[in-house]
Amino acid sequence: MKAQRITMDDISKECGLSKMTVSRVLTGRGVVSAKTKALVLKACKRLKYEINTLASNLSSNRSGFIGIATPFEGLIGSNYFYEIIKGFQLVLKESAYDYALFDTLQDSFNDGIKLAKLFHQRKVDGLLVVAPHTNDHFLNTLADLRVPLVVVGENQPSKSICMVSCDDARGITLLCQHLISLGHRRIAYVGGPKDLSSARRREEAYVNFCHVKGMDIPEGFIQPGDYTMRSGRTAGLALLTSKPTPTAIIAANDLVAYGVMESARQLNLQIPHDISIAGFDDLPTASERCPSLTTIHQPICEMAQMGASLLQDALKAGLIPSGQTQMKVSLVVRESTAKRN
Amino acid sequence: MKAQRITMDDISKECGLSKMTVSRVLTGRGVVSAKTKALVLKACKRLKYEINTLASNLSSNRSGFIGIATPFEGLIGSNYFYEIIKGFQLVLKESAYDYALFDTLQDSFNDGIKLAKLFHQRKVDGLLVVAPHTNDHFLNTLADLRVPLVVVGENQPSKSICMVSCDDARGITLLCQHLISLGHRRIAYVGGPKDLSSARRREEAYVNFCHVKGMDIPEGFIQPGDYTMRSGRTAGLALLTSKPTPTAIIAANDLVAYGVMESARQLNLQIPHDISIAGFDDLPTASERCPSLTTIHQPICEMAQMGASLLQDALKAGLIPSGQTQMKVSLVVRESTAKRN
DNA sequence: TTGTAGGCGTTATCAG
DNA sequence: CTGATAACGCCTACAA
Repeated sequence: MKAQRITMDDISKECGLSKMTVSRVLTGRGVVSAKTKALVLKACKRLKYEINTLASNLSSNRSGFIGIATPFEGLIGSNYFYEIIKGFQLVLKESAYDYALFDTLQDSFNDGIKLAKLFHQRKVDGLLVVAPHTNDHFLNTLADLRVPLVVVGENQPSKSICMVSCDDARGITLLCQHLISLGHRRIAYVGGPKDLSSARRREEAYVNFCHVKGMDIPEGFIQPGDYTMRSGRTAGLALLTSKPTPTAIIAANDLVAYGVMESARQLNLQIPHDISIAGFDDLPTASERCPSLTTIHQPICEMAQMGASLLQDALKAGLIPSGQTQMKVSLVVRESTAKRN
Repeated sequence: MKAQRITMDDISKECGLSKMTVSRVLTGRGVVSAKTKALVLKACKRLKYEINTLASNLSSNRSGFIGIATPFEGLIGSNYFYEIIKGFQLVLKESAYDYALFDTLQDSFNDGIKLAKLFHQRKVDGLLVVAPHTNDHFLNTLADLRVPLVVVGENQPSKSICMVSCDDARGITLLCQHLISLGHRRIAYVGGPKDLSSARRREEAYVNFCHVKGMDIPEGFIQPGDYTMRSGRTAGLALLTSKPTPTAIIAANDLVAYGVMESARQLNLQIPHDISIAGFDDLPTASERCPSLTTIHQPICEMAQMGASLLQDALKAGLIPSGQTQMKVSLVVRESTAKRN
């Protein structure tokens, strides 16, 4: 009944070698002569041997899993997340790591319950944290636990944590300059979630820019948003139906910008003739819209690759990854912005 | 140096019981007196004991992981996938299972190499396969391996596989009837990827409907698409700039419909005045667009819940899940369709 | 470059 | 209802 699986013992006997030598060949750790190696590999193939990862895990006390932790709500279904995953995969697919997905919004995560489970029970080898909220308490817990960890897509207050993000402030400044150069003076802003550091820095940059240029920010020109299309639509309606009316709107990200565009449509306003609209992210869809969206290009996939590489290197070296990386952003001018008329 | 972790042995000694009894309490398998149980649990809490899943895995020969296998390209970044994950999570979050993500488009997956790894090496307990391509050879391999497996979102040719999908044909028929009742006779169709069973069934339903109604399908009225917005835009441009011009367009899914809407905008056509457009899926964004999209509601999240439940029940019973479930769909009339003018 | 001994922490089996 | 003993299959450390 029990289809007795082939084990390392079988291979070692087949080859007249010790289990240890077989193990060395398979893990790549340690030195083995080319001849022995070939012998072992041939035997594995002949006997259709497959290493039992579970046993290996217990012995080495490592799971071979990288955890990807992310707030599911809103993020998982977005192109942004797709780019991130693509980047991770580019780096990890050649490695022996698989990845497991964890929702940071689950109560148990921030409670530390899930986390403890991950590290003490599952022995997750490392963690890639995507776009954590700044009130995500668990990050500091992890830093304390000295767990290999890289944060991608947000800047973290705790400076001991390794992090890859982009220059949010620079991006918004570029957008402001672009709109100013087109003659706009009444530029409104739709923000992002207050518990994301990126959203806060983007909004600050907008406020700073206006301040430096001596531009007043009329009441109501800063609308709240939450990085979703729906919030953009609500904010857009508010902005475009009250006085003073902006001639340009900067959205904290592309999804919000899409929502603002929908609101303009709803009001029968022409983009960019009646209102200029700009976003932030440069999602693949930004160029597919009509009109296409002026936005800030953020190298999302590259950020993810960088994050995964940093983690992988640290794991290889047995270290905790560290250091803050900020990627460059660039302005992409498309059809949704034009001279103020 | 080595922070000696607490093990089951420590707990058993602390309580003056055997490891086995402790194990029984923790796993819930086997019978233990209430008094003993309380004693053990208290000791675990006091010593901050956490079970070592790796050791447990080796002993029981199960990983406690459910694999989620899906073609990454395009799907992961979509609202559709978000709904699916939401459904899975609703079911699995109370269970002890974690989930690992696997890309079925990786060569190694269909090769069977990755699969073998999953089952012989990682001992993944079960697999939830999201929207597999019909040429995904690996499904039959799995059926042969007698691995617990549920396919969600597509119908599979191999009838021995457990599957949860929706009534695609019925959905398209409902859309056709709706448009006919609005006076449309020149109804065009933009399809989906040929290697998805859903796409094929939807297109067949359209063709069938036209046939039954005695409506000719003019050359070029069936445009290819691939479930992306970009393909919808291309197809829309083609349809709306040639003769005969359709008065209504059915898209194989919502994303394609969005693309068709963009193409109409590009041509300065009013929706629904100049052209009626309908989709399929009823993504959350379908109601947030302007105009909002007439579409077929598919209970995506519920399908995922059903799939996860079927898998979980089968795992609990030690069986291979089986049976085909087809969920009902419904027509959601919104602003993007109107009487032919 | 290869081998030996021992242990990783849990669960299964079977007896009491 | 509880306990003793033996796996589970590999890896670490050290020895040869």
